[in-house]
Amino acid sequence: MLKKSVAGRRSGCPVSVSLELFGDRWSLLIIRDMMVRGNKTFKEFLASGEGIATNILAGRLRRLEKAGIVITEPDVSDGRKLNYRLTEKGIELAPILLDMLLWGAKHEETGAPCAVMAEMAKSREWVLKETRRRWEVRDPAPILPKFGSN
Amino acid sequence: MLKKSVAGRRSGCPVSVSLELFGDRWSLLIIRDMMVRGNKTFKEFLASGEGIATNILAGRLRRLEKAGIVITEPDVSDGRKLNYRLTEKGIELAPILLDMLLWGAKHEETGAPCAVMAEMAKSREWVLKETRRRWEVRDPAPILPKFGSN
DNA sequence: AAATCTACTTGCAAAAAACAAGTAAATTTC
DNA sequence: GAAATTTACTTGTTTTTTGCAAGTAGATTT
Repeated sequence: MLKKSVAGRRSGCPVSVSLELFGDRWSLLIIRDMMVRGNKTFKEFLASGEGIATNILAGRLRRLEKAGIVITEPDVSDGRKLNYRLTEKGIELAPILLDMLLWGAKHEETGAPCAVMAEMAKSREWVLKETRRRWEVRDPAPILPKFGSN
Repeated sequence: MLKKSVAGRRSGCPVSVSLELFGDRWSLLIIRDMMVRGNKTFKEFLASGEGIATNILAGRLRRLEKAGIVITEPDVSDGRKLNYRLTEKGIELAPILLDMLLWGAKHEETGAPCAVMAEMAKSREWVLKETRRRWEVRDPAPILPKFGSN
């Protein structure tokens, strides 16, 4: 598991605690998929293109659930499906993801179109507000398309 | 290693590319230590309290250096010391770290005093500007104290 | 009732991290 | 100026985590 810690009691600086929770290759990608691509089901996460293994995905979803970042609810129209949804705590990770997106687009070779990125950087507050609005009304339309080759 | 990739050619969305680089338990902590605690040397990183192993620290520093996030320069007054310093690309990770700090302080049990955090959240732009200023003039004074039990 | 689909779990090999010890180069101390 | 110390590592070894393939349980469609 994660780290020896006396039942529920956490300590350390806020950054360290955050990184213990989602400081890995996958957690934030899953959260991004829910936040800006409208992904909801296990299968959609798998097909998201980054190539996460099923056991890792299951593990991460469990961890995020336990941390109160996502919740699960059975799909009303198809009982086989389990829908994952961000909590309030989860949607508040949006600024981190947005900053990461902007940093990556600026400093690394990615498939992201410059014009779109420049626009997002300029209207940071609007993007965050719109992201939250879509989450509130359960708007499944992705706010961002897939970039690059994946 | 990181991931199979044809020499230098990177692909994928900006978030994914960013996470490939610093999506782990340690990289961002090292960067934070440089950014807000004024750490410069190998020894200082080790003593930073999170308990990173020497081989991991060495590996991460090498990776960050290769990515152009930090540079090394020998200490002028003590030739044994090697000073690590953030590059422009590195200091621009400040928004991510700040958002992570604020999120962690708000949602997880940490030792961070509420008053200080509320102040930082309100004056986000000022904090970022001040962080950059200190980097520019090489002000070694930490902008933040250590929180919690570490 | 059979076939299919979704969301997993299990087992195993490979990679990475944690831990302990050792080393080289520069520097301070005697 | 030789010995001891400090800094920044490297090199094993053990433990943990990840990646991959296969299999399974429950709901649904045919």
